[in-house]
Amino acid sequence: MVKPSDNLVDTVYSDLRSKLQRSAISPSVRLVDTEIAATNGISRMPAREALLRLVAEGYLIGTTRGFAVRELSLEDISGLFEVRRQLEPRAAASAARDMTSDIEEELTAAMNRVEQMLNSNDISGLLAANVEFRNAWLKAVSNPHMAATISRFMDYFQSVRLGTFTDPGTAERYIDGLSRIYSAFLARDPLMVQDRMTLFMFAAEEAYLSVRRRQLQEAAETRPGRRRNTRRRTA
Amino acid sequence: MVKPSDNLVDTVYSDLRSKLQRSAISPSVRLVDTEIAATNGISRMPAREALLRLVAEGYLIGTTRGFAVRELSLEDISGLFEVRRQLEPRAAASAARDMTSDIEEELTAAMNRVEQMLNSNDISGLLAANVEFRNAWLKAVSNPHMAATISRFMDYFQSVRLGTFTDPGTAERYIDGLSRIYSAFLARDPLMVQDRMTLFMFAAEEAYLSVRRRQLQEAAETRPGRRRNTRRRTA
DNA sequence: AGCGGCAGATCAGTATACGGAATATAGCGA
DNA sequence: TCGCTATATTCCGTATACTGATCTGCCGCT
Repeated sequence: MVKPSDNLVDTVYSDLRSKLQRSAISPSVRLVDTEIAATNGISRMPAREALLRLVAEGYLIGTTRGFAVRELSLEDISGLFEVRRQLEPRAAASAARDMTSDIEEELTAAMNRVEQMLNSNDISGLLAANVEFRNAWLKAVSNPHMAATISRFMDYFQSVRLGTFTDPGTAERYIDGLSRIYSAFLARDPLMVQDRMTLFMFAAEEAYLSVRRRQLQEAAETRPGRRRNTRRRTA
Repeated sequence: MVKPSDNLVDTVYSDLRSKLQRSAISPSVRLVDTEIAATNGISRMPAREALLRLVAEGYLIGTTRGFAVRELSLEDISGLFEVRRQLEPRAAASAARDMTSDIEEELTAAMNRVEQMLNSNDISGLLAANVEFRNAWLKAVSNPHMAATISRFMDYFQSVRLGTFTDPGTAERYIDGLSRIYSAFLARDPLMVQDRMTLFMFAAEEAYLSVRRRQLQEAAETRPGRRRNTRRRTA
C-alpha cells in the first residue's frame, strides 16, 4: 500500500493518505503546506500539490486558514453507502471466486489480528487490522478500476471509523459481521460472500450514522454558536 | 457543467475537461504545461496543476515529453463497464422515480437533438447531444457521490465514443437503445429504466470493444515497430 | 551505408519569491 | 469593561527561476 515512488509529491501524498487511513489527523488540525514542507525538508510546491490532490479526491477541504480533513455529513454517509452497496458485495463475490491460497492466508492473518486487537482493546490496531482485511480481499478483485473505486470510497470513512470502534458494543457487532464474511470467503462461496457483505453494508451504515449523529450533537453542545467557513473550490 | 470558479487552476481544468469530453484532443498530441500557460496567458503552475489533476483522475498519462490523453486497453473497457453496470441502471432508476417535469423537458430536448444530429450526420453534435442527455438524467440523481462517480466513469469513454458514432450501423443501434431508455423515463417506470439501461450497458460495451479492437489493429498496421514510453507515476 | 556516441533541446520536477485575501489581534474610544 | 476600527499575521494563489532527466538529431567512426 505504500508507494514511495521517486518524486516528492507522491511521497507526501502517500504519507498523508496513510495518516488519514489511520485516522491520525483530527478534523480540527490545520494542514499547512509550509509546515509539511518544513517537516519533510522540501519546498512548498510538492507539499501543496499533494494537498490539492487530496482536496480534489474529497478527503480534505480547503479553508482560508490551511487545509482540514473533511467531515462527513449524515447525507454524505448515506450517499457514500448507496454507492458502496452497489459495488462491494459484487466485487467481494468475484474475489471469493478468484481468490488464491496466498490471499486466503493474508485474509486469515488479518482476521486473527482483528480479533487479537479487539481482545486487547487496541483501537488503532483494530483500525489497522481492518484495513489489512479489506486490502487482502481487494487484491483478489481482478478489475483494477473496481478495486480502486472501492478503496477510495472506503477511505472516506476512516475519520468516522475511529468513533465506531470506540463503542464496545458496535465494535463487536462490526467484527462479528466481518468474521461471517471471512468464513464465507473460506467456503469459497461467492453468493454467500455477496449476501453477507450486503448485510454488513447496511449494518455498517447504521453504525456510522449513529456515531456521526452523536459526534455532531456533542459538537453542537460544546460550541453552540461556532461557525465554519468552507470557501470556494467547488468539488 | 462549466465551473468557472475564480482561480486559474479550476479554469484550466474545466477547459481541458470539456475538451476531453468533446474528444477534441487526440491521443497523439502532447499537452505541455508551458504551451497551455502561454495560450491562456498565465504561468506554468496553474496549467501544470490542472494537468496533474487530470493525471490523478486517470484521464491523462504523464510521459517524459508532455502529457497525453490516456488510451483505453480492452481490459480497461471491460473493467470500466463492470463498474458502470453496477451503478448506472440503479442510479437511472432512482432518477426516473425522482425526476421533475423540467428535467423531463431537458431530457426531451436532448433526445430531439440526438435524433436531429443523427439525421444530419453531425458526429460531434451527436457527441454533444449525447452528453446533454446523460447530464439531464444525472441531475435527477439525488446522491451527489453517485452522480459524480458515474459522470467520471462515463468520461473515460469520450475518446473511444467518437469512433463508435463514426460507424453508422453502430450509431443507430446506440441511439435506438437510448430512445428506449428515454421512453421508459417518460413512463416514469423505474424498473423499466433499470432494465433498459442494463441492456444498453451490455450493448455499449460490445460496441466500444469492437471499435477499440479495430483502432488497435489499424494502429498496429500503420506503425508496426512503434514503441511508446509510459514512465513512472504509479497511479 | 550502418552504427554508436556526443551535444543540444525539451520538458517535468522542485525551489524561491511576491501579492492578495481573509482572519486574528491590538489599540482606541465610549 | 465592551465594542469598533486599524494594523499585523497567516496562508493561499500565482509567477519566475533553476535543475536534472530524457529524447533527438547530428557527426564521426567503422
